[in-house]
Amino acid sequence: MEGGSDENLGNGIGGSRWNPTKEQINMLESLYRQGLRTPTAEQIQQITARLRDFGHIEGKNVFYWFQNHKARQRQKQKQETFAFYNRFLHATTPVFPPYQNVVCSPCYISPPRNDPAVFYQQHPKVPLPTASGSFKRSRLIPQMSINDSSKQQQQQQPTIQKYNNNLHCIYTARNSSSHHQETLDLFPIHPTGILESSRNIDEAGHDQNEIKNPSFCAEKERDANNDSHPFFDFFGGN
Amino acid sequence: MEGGSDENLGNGIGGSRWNPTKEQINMLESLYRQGLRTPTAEQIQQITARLRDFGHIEGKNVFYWFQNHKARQRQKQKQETFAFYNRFLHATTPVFPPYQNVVCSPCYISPPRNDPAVFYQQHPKVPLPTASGSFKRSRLIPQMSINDSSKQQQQQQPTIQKYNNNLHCIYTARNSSSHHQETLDLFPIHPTGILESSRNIDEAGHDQNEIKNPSFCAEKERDANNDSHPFFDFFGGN
DNA sequence: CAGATATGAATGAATG
DNA sequence: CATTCATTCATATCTG
Repeated sequence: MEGGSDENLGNGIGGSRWNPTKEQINMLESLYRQGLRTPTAEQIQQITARLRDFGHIEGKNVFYWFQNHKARQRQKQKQETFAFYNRFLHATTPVFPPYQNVVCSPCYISPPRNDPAVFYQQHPKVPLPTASGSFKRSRLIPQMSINDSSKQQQQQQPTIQKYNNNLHCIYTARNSSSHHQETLDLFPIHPTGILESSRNIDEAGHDQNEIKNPSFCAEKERDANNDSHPFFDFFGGN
Repeated sequence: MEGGSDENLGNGIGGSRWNPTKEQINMLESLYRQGLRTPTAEQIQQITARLRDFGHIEGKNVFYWFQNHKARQRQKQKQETFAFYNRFLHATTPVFPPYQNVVCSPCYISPPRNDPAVFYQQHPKVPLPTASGSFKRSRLIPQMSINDSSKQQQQQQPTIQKYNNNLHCIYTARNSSSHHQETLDLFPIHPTGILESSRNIDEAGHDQNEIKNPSFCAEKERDANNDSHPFFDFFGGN
C-alpha cells in the first residue's frame, strides 16, 4: 500500500512527509477504535510523545491523522449508507442497513454512549451551551447541527478536567516501554487482543490476503457520538 | 496508455483494481471535457450508476478517476507551460503557450470568468476579501494554556505553510471565450444549474493575518509542570 | 522478461 | 469538518 519506504524521514532535510511506521499506525488506530476522534492539544502531545518511540513524528502528524482518518472513515460509512438506500430504492432486495456490518473491529462494536472506551472520547455531557453557530457548509452536508460536542471538548472546561489528568498517565511510564503490550496499556487501550492490525501497511510485502483497504470498505464503525449524516455520500457507487 | 483490453475486472478476487472499459473512459473523458472536474457526491452517484452499464464500477472509482485525471492533466500542463517559458527565456522565438487538446483547463486559482466549461466547474478559490470579522476558529488550535504564562514561545510558525501552487494560473485564460460546448453530453447531470457555486465562501473571510497554525503546533509540553493532578486512571478503564 | 509509461488507489497535508 | 491538492505506491499495459 502506501508503504514502500521503510524509513521515516527522521531527517529534517528534504522535508518529506511523515511516513508512519506500522507501530504508529497500529497505535493510532487503536486509539481511534477506542473512540478518540478529535484529540485535544494535550492529547495530541501525549500521543505524539508516545509514538515518538517508534519514529519521528510531530504533533501535526497526529492531528492530521485523526482528521483524515475520521473523515475517510465517515466517507466510507456514508457510502455504504447511501448504497444501502440506493438499493432500497432501486432494487427490491430487502437488505439491512449497512451500519451494522462491523467487520473487523476486534472487540469494539461501537458500544453505547457510555462505553468504557470513551475516556478519550469527547462526549462530554457537560452543558456548555456554547452552541455557537458553526461554520456554514454550503456544499455538502447541510445538516450538521447536532454535533456541537466538538467545540466544547476543546474548551476543556475546568469542570471536566479529568481529561487533563490523562496526561500523567501517559507520561508516567514513558521510558520503560519495551514491548508493545506495555505501550498499549498506557493508552486507554484495554482490548483483550492487542490491536493486531486491521491493516497491514507494510513495505514491499504486499500481503494480498488481507483487505489491504480496498479503500473505503475496510472497517466501519459508527461514530458513536454523532454523525447523523444525511447521506450525501461521496463515493456513492457500489 | 493502456487502452488495450476492455475487460473490466469483475472479479472481486485477487483485489484487482478497477479497470475501466473503453466506454467508461470515453464517458468520463467526455464529462471532463465538458468541464467537470470535481464531481459532487451526487454527481458521482449518477455517473457511477450510468457507467455501471458498461461494467463493474464503484463510486470511488469515479472519484479517483477525476482526482487523478485532473491532477495529471494539470501536471502535464504545468510541464508544458514550463517548457514554454523555457523556450521563451532561452530562445527568442515568440511562441504562445502550448495549447494542447486540453479543452478546458481553467486554472483553479484565478476565476474563470466565462469559461466554457463552467457548468460543472468548481471554481477556483478566489481571493475572497475579508468581508468582516467573522468567527475565529476556536475549535482547532486548542490554546495550549490560557493561564499558563510561561511557555508561549513555542508557537514558531510551523514550517508547514507550504504553498506549491501558483504556477498554474500563469496563463490562465488566454483564449477564454472561445468556448465551445462540446456537445458531448452523454448524459445530463444537471448540465446547467448544478454548478456548485456553493463555494461562495465570501463570508467566511477571516483576516488572513490569522494564524494558520493548526492547533497541533502546540509542540511544547508542560508536562509534569502542573502537577496537582490527582491521578485517576482514566485510561486504565473505569 | 526488463524497462518505461499510464493510471488506479491511498493518504499526508493543507485550506477555508 | 468538508474538500482539495500533492505525492507516492502499486499494478496494468505497452514496447523492445
